[in-house]
Amino acid sequence: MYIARSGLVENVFETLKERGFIQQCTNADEIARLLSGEKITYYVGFDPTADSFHAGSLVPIMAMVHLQRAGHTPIAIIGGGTTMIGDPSGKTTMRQMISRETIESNGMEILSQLRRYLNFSDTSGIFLNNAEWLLPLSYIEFLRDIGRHFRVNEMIRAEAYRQRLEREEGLSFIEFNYQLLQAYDFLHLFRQHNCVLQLGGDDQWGNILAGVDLVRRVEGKTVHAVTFPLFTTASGEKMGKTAGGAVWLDANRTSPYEFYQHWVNINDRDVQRFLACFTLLPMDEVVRLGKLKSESVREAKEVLAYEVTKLAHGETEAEKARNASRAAFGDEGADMSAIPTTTIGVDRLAGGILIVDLFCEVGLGSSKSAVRRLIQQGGAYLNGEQVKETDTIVTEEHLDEGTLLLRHGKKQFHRISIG
RNA sequence: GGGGAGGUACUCAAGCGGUCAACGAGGGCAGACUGUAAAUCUGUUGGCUAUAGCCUACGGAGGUUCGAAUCCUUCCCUCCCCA
Repeated sequence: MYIARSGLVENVFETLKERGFIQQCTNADEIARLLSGEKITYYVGFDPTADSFHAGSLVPIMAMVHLQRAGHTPIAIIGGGTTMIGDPSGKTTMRQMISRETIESNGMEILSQLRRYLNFSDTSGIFLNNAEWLLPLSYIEFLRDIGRHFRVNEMIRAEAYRQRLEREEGLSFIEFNYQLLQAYDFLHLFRQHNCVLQLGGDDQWGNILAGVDLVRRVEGKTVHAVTFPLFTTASGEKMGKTAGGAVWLDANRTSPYEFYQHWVNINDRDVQRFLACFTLLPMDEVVRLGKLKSESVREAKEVLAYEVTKLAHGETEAEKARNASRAAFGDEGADMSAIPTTTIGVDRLAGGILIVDLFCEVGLGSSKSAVRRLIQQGGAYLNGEQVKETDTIVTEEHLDEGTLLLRHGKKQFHRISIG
């Protein structure tokens, strides 16, 4: 069912290319040769700006998975040092500074999520925090040893900085230094772990190349860079900002059911691309599913959602999410238990609960006004029945086999069970 | 250091003494159409109670006024030009 391990696959680089992981890279032929030869060490940096990854982080993670399966050694570094600076690439405004403690605790959470995808035991994978070597740096020494290799003319010509320089917010010196630090990371990892390849999002191209240049200047050696395409969807751009919009890998933030729903609901045009990138299904299966048209596209989306959820949350959770989704969207009698559920006391129900309050309480509405609006627009449902009046009171008479099913619009379900 | 321009809701962006909870666009949400898709059309988009109303909001703090996002003072922040 899964792609064959290294050996059967002619070349991981081909695999990555075929699955749409490669946006830009330094000399492709050399990288292909490098990856098909002896085992190498590669690295990807992650920002510990939150205590969980979100869906977008799966691109680099899956790329790392493919490389590790091919026998190469991953280094995942969290930018404990660099995050204290804040990368301006692709950002329109300066990022908020984050405290060291937060960065560290975020880092731990992120590592535990990474472990679900990658093996960090023994020597098969390495997890590092660049705070370890960045924080002790001496400013003067750093300027003399590293800073002198950077030409400001070159830097400000880079797209990443130019945008900010043209915008009103400008660019602070601390942000301008970010690139030097990331480049230094690469140099450090090359020296300590013989790391010869850095991968990252395409917005990191400039930063990664800075590292490649630095290694060449200082060590006289050639190392490589690969960037991933930035998976942009209609809402992708502002994903980081809106609280409700992000899809997290942390089950407490985004339940497996909601996670599954996110993947089932993607755009038709994204199906094949996503299957290739976010699942480990063999490519011929990916292509087959990608060819499905009209209604049967849903089948492909189900497979996608199931596979991605399985990787993130395990097989059991994935199955529960799939069952719950089928149950919620048609298939009568299937298991609804994975649908987000809130338990309330019998006595509360006996007293009657205003439907508006109930929706708010379970998170199906941000405020009472919002729920009233929803009801007025005909988007609120109780046990499949449209709620017509904003002052409807829910009592035990509404119980259907001991539970209540609330619905917001077409897709958001929430179950109430009595405890 | 000198001079100039600005800081408005999720974002961009109008408003420049009352009719402003604040035009418009994007985004979000809902409805119709569908395939839990896209596109399109419609409605909606501060909170609380409600046919009315009340409260909180236009960088922060004061002030003028019957009344301010709009005027004054001051503080903070940003950008541009000159040095």
